[in-house]
Amino acid sequence: MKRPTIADIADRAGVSRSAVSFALNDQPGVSEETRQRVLGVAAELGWRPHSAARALRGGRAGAIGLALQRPARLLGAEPFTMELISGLESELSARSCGLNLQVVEDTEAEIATYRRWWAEHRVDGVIVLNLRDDDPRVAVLEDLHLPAVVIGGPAGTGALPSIWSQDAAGMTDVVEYLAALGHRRLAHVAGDPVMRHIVDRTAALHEVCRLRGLPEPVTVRADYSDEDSAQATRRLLASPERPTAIIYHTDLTAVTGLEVALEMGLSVPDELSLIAFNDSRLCRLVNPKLTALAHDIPGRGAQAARMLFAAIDGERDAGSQPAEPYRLLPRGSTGPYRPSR
Amino acid sequence: MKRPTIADIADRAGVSRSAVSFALNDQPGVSEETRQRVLGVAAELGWRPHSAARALRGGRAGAIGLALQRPARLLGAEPFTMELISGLESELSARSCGLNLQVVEDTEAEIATYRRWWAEHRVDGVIVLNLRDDDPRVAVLEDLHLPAVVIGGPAGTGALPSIWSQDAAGMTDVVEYLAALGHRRLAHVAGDPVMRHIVDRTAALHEVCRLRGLPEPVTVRADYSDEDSAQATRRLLASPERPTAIIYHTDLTAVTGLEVALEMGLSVPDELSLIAFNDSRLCRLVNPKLTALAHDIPGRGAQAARMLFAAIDGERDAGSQPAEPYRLLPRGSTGPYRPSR
DNA sequence: CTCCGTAACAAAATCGGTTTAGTAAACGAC
DNA sequence: GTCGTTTACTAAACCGATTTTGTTACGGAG
Repeated sequence: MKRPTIADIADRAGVSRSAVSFALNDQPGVSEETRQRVLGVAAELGWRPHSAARALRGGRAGAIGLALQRPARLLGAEPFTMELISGLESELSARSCGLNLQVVEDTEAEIATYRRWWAEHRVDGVIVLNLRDDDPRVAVLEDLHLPAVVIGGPAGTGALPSIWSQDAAGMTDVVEYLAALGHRRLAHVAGDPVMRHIVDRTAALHEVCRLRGLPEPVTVRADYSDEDSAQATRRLLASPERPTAIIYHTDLTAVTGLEVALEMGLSVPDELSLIAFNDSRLCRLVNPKLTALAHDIPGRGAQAARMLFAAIDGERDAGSQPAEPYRLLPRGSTGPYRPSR
Repeated sequence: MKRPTIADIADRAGVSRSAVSFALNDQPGVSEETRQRVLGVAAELGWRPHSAARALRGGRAGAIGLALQRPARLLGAEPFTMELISGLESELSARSCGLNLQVVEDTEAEIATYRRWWAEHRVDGVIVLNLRDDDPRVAVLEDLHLPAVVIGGPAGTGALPSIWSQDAAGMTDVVEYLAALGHRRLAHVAGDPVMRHIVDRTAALHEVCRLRGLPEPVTVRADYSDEDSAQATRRLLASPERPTAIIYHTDLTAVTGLEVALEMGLSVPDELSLIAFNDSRLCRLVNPKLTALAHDIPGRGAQAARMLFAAIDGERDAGSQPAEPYRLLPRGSTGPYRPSR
């Protein structure tokens, strides 16, 4: 099967290739009658533009890039990525723009991927995830003038437009909620403190506790692994000043924490309240169900895609936009502190 | 910042553009000395081939396509896709080949995507998931001569190479295992029976039960949703001839089923054994932990990528290959039937 | 009737590579 | 010394679209 080209259409319609191009792209220079004839022939042949040829001349690759910096083992567990992708797609398909995916090992490899994409004209722009403190990716993208939208911020994104999840506000809501339930000793199982959103949440936690006159909260670190988050919870629960509520940075981490707490014979929520950033189906599968901070992740993906298109179309200074705020969904894992003895 | 082209290299090295092309592609026609000089200049300028220009002449798009037919709501929950992608990527990056992702609504849209990718030269080949009975995608891909590898089969893939998970063998293992524990009344919560692997499993279940002299097993259908799988389990447990073991087509479905069983006051595994196709972290997060059939999904992705490259390189009749067989991982959710009263 | 503007199209250049055809010099064989 | 062959390179065609530049023919103004 041979793909039809513009020359084939030109032959059939008895006009020149340029006339065909004008007709197909709604440019002036052809009569209405000829235009209709050309469109008819094109439809009949099932013609579609050769993306490479168009990209070569016009400069647009017709695709955006998403580099995922995740070890293979963990990629599956996190619903976040897939939800984001499905959100991106909803906007991309409307502009018949492709999505280029690349899984990378680390930041260095991610930067190399951006350089390669840029040099090879493979993408018109990229979506950047998990903003870090002093993120080297920002400078590289600015340097390349590769349009980009950062999910994370708002600080530290340089001139790149960004969507920032209101992490400080979310954490504030959580603390207010727990304080209203009577909790005073709070703990926080956080992710990598090089991540911007983790820093923001931690700062907000301490700030609100100070304002409310609560004791200094404890923050411990745990990565995404089972062992690590279990260990973090065990340490917290074994401490002399055991917290009455723990805030987890991830639904996965929180579920693991819940298992640990139940294993240790604590009753949830009477003796310990648990709350998770990032809601997912997982939170509803466990018993008791986990109170969580929910996010419209597909919505954020769509928003990011729209902003990226604006940047690609050359709009200067799209600036930062806040994402929809977190919604606190109280479920069975939180309640007033009511020790049995 | 301007991307360097072959002409820039030619100028600097004082040779023609064709000489540069020969040097860069290890073609004969240039002296070793010139080749080294050209390579040096290219490295110095940081030259990378313009993917569109190369694709236009050479025909290769330098990317493969993956169309995901999943409603947005469920994409996140399933670890399968992401694990597969990370497996694909491990092979793709070695050949510096891109991955084009597209989320589609239904089979019709998926076929339209294949046609578009083909017509626009966007991908060199595709990976097809979730083979169905009498799958219309197979004929379209064969018709387009678009290289493809089907994950699923081995029957019904036409001339397309495929990787088939040994579903019948997996189900046989499960039944043997349950029979050895003394179970006789088995039930099966299955997915859409239009899916090939669901049909294969169901057939194997009935076949093995017949051979072993077990009563006819019950198969009920449930999609991926919470409600549906909960409902399926409830129906099974409420039936007069209540099964003593249930086999679920998905880890998610099984976890939901476990919650329902516990809610209904059944003790697991004494009064009911549960077992899940597709292992994931989820299976280890619940209590009791779920016995599951595990798969090396990233490995299968890598295998699929290798087969697809072979097909793209024009190897005829790569044929079907079995994937690594399922591994049965016994955990706390299965045991001998020991009713308390 | 001539001149100018414009509509409607064709011809050709262009993007950045790859590939074929062509060419000059060097070399070896007889 | 001549002929054929190889080596090392250049020139030019080509891929399929877009875009600029030319070229007619026609219509209206003067």
